[in-house]
Amino acid sequence: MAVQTDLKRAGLKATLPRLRILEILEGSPDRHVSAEDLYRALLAAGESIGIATIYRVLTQFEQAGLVIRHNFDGGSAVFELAASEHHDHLVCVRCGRVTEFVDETIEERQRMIAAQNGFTMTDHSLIIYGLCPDCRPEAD
Amino acid sequence: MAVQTDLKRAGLKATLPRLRILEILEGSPDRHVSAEDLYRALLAAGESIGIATIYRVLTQFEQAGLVIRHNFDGGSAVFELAASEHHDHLVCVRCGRVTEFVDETIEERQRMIAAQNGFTMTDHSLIIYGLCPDCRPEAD
DNA sequence: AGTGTAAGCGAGAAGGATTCGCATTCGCAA
DNA sequence: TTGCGAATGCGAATCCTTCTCGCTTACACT
Repeated sequence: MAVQTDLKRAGLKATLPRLRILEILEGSPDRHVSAEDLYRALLAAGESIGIATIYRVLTQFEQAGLVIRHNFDGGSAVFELAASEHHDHLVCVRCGRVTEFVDETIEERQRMIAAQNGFTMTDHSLIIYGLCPDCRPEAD
Repeated sequence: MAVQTDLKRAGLKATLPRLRILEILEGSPDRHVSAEDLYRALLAAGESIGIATIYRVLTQFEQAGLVIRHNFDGGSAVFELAASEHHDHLVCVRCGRVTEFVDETIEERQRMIAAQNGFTMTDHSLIIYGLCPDCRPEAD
């Protein structure tokens, strides 16, 4: 149960909602979940929690660097644990499946482009939308 | 007045709201405007228009390929004329300023990554967030 | 030019996602 | 244990966007 320690280290009180949310994030089959997903999962687990708390906690987690928020096209934000290395995303426009990837060449070009334009880069977001192997038209 | 022709060619009736919105998009100093921006501009110009119409028209324009919709972080969508070449964006997190850029190396890597993962790429979105030269901390 | 008709419009209501306000409850240090 | 400030839960509020519906308009056909 390093979960509690994680919270303390991040300077957050180890409250029940925070523990539960962190547990779900760690145990979830998909790394990318929405506030609504978490809410439903917690209700299903018999917890009594408000959706507002979920949003509050996720925002705190984000500020503490525990999770990363993504705004994929169309609708609600999704969150993932920040544990892993930086990476970008491939999103299936049909089934919503998310695949992660890293490409150092792209990272490097981005840094260069920011510099060339006089920008101090604070963050970046690269999302490739398309059809995943399962949703792709049979034609091949 | 190629504006009217543009609409006809796109298969859209040349109605007053559509003409006005297209004119503003073409004449706007910033290429990236929100529905709200357009609404305010039209009201200021003495037009009587509803915000719902703006959204409707923008969605039609998007479907007709006349404009492109972007979802930059934090809030509302912005639209830009699709006239120009494909490009990606640098967004200042402080003043909101948007700069465009093109990098063929990145484009190429993206195609490669999609292919490697078995994705049929339909679209992609690369946004670099940071501080623009004007908003950057003086330290340099 | 006159006109019928489907498409388009404006206004306000509705909807989804997220945040706020506040009384109550809880974590944790003393 | 006890006390206090931080955190929670609930419902209301807000923001952005879309829907509904009665009225108007563009445009093909006289």
